Amino acid sequence: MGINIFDIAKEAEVSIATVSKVVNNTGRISDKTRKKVLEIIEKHNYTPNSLATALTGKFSYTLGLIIPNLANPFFGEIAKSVEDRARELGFSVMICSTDYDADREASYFTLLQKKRVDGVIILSGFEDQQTITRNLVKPNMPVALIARDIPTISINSVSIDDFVGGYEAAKHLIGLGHRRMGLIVENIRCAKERVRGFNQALEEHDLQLDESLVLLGEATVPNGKKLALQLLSGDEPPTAIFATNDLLAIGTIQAANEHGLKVPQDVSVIGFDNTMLATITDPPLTTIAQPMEQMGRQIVDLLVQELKGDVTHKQRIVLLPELVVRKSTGLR
Amino acid sequence: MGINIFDIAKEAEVSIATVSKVVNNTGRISDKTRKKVLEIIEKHNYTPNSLATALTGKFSYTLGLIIPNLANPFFGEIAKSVEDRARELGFSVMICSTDYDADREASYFTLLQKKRVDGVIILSGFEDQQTITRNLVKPNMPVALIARDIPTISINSVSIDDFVGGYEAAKHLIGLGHRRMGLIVENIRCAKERVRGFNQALEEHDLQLDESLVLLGEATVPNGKKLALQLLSGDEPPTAIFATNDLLAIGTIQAANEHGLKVPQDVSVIGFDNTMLATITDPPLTTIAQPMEQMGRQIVDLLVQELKGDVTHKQRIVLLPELVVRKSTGLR
DNA sequence: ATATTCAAGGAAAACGTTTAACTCCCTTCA
DNA sequence: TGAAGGGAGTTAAACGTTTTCCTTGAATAT
Repeated sequence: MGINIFDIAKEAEVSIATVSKVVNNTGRISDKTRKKVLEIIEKHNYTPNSLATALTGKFSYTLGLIIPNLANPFFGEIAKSVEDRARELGFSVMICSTDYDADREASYFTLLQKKRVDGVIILSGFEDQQTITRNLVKPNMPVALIARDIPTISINSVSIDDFVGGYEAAKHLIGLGHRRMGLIVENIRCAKERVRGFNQALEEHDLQLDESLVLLGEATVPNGKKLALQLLSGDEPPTAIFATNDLLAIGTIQAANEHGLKVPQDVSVIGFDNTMLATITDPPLTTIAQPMEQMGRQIVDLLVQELKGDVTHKQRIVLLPELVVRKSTGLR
Repeated sequence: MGINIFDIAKEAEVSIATVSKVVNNTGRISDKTRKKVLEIIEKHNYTPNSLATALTGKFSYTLGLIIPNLANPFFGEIAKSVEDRARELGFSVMICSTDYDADREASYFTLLQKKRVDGVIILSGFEDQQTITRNLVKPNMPVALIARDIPTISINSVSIDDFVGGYEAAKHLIGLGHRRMGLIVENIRCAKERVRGFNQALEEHDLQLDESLVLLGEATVPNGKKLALQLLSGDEPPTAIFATNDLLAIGTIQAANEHGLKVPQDVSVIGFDNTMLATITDPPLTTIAQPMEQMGRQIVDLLVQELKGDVTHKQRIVLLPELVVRKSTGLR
């Protein structure tokens, strides 16, 4: 179909080896020949077929990114930073959105293997991260984890200290005088870590979580609203609610409004992630910030290091989340 | 590195052609041989190298998507739907986020050609859509446009009728009794179409736009806020503001709040896009909805049809936007 | 004048598939 | 008994590169 190296070689009256050398700036080619070849390349708008290049060479210069849902701003920001950094390093990214479907997550992994990507970054949507654990038994390709972690296996990862995140959230609320808190928790391991951290802070202040105020569910705004409504209509409602991500927190604010409660006067709400959403709610959301951009960049660096063989030891990078105080939390 | 078809063939004591036929379910192979081959494939976890497959075959089964910024929910939703539909049709997607950088947009186009994607979907971030117009002079690959349109060239596209969108927005505001309106306009062609439509409705009601109330700028929340503040602090501020996308509209709501004005009592705000953001602002945003999911799916269908040679005539599909009334607009 | 070195470029193998054409060999049928 | 037919599998070319030797001819050194 398209023009290929033979066509160029023929028209320039040189061998394909010469063309290849001109294109890649390798070998020794006289200025005259180089110029002639370049002219013809220009004329036909020739670009080497990377499929063929990848087939001969060691790398395809393509990375895979498996992520639950691109339409979710948290994942979108991660995807963007991964793509940006990959590009800086000369890699393209094949992005795969699983829609929280475990089969799809697994089949994407296989697909990416077929496509001979040089490595895969996974942000699993599942508690047990099935894809990874299943596939890491016989990993024929570098894999790295972002924003999630599996403590038991040796794998490059960049994530945050979820425990500290939860701890900070609780500390903030306790500092504001809250004693009775509700939790809305996404059903994944890292969210549970956040709850553990939250509990730790509570214990240090001789407080105890009322287990009936801990609700689990899927991370969407409507679901956050539903669960928060449940929390707020109880006999003894909490004065503050910690939601393990911004979407749930936003649902919580909506629930409060609907229930006739003012945020933060009647009930404080604190989220997790610090996506752009946190800045546009009313009131703007106090939340625990994850460094999404940094995570994306660092995991790409780690993965590329690994696949280039630069580094022997795998790394587990743990970034620290930070409290961002806005207007959704206030004094008891 | 990995295991290949030769290894399988050798261990199964058959030729590589046989292995290939087993894998692809082509040709005639006895059940016995098939079973043996499959066993060995299973044992070694063999998957054919798609680079090689793509090299021999007609397709790479990969599409490219060039888009301004994945972190923006509008683009995220589009990217998701494109990816979803592509997957259903057996294609992977290479997503390229240009960050509104014209050079990057162009270089991504070249990159995708090199990678031998079967086709490219472009959502250009630029007024003149440089990449496309420049590259469509000699297009060696199917290209399709989403959410943007170039009236002068023959190319598959799915977009909305921006004129009607603007018209609907104006009609809504006029119906609520507004007579003096401000506009915050993104600097791209489609946004200007929206303004044209807006004007049309105005004219039909013998109203005229005060040109001093039409402000242009980049589509971000902070910028929307800045421009809206400008609008609202004028001598004779508008009673309603039409922003050509949700981000700008959200900035406008923030500006109103900051300026001590209530939305919608003191000033009405209407946006464009209907991203998830519109549901989480306070008040929830009245906006003109674009069918992002449908656009994504349809453009993939069109592109795949084109590259498979199913259809001869290119299509320009124009979807109609719809007014979604929420709480940010009210009676004058 | 001959040997040595070096710059410039070419030949061919390798990467991992698919596929058209072909070869066997076993049935079937007249 | 021999021809025809068809099932099962093989051979080899093709896809478009990169890269490792080679070859050639000219310049330089002795």
